[in-house]
Amino acid sequence: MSDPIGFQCADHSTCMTTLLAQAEAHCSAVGLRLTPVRRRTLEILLAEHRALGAYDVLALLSAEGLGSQPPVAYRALDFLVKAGFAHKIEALNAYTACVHPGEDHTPTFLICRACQTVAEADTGLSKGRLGDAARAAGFVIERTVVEATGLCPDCVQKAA
Amino acid sequence: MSDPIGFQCADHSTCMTTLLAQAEAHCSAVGLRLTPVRRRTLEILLAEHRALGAYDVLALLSAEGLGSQPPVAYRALDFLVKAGFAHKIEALNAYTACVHPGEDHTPTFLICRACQTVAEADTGLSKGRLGDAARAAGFVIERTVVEATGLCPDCVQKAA
DNA sequence: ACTTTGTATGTTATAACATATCAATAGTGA
DNA sequence: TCACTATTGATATGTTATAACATACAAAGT
Repeated sequence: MSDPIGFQCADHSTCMTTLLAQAEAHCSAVGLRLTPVRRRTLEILLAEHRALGAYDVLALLSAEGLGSQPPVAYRALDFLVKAGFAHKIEALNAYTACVHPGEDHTPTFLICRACQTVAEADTGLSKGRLGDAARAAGFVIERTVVEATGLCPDCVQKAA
Repeated sequence: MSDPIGFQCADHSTCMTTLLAQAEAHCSAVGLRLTPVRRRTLEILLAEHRALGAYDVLALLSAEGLGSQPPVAYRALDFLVKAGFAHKIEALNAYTACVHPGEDHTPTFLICRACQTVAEADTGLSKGRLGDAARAAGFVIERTVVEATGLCPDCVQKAA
């Protein structure tokens, strides 16, 4: 990644294809099953650098005959999150594809409130200062949520 | 603050009283109205260093005849959050009293998954590295959510 | 006192997000 | 093939949050 905080990728179609291929490779390597629903769910998330709600995903899946009840979407999303192919954005109760899976990261998200774009950074924040503070207090961190909401570069310009 | 990340306060009853008094003072200073429902909601949150769901709060309010419908709790909680007397914990969809209101902070939370205790730190994290990263990308941060889930010192000991 | 205005509350209904449970099925390894 | 496990399908429900509208009520001006 040349741009650690990318609000755009050079070629999104390539970006998608690559990430999908990586997911497939990882699954067959580790013995996970990227079933049709799961695969399609990942494609749906990859299609946009936005966070989608579970019901948004469900609506798309359902339109393609891939299941119509909430658990279908939640199971697929949970699988992707556990496998490291997607993340949950807690501030939005929504999900987004991971843009650098495999890397052992505790991601940071920059969420644009105007265009809903989500950028994934890896600032090492939780390993650094937060980790230090926690260790000092004797707290053992298992998971971190770091999310910033605001305006992305594009929307800042539009506002001006 | 001697202990920036306090998992306990020396005397919780004093802690509560002080914070309530601060809230009252702030309200009359700024012209906000700490009505019975709002005041009681703050007391409820202050009663424990835990995050409570809106419906937990509602149940307690309701038992005291202070309103029985969801909006009652949500409005009171929204007021407290806006006024800076409480925070929403996004990872839990729950609310907790702010332990150092007035200070201009972008807080960090350490959430124990075993005892549900929430500690509020102010590591300056979002002003530091995260802020730098965002500025570099041209992103304008308006709000940050920094939450770590894991085990607090007490529960680490119990586990061992 | 009386009206105006704005803030807060009450009430009903529903949107949005998430999970429990259990039966049916398909893939996998002995 | 059989047993085992993971996955899917289906139904129902639980949980969190807000929309929409009506009413109460306090502060400020006349």
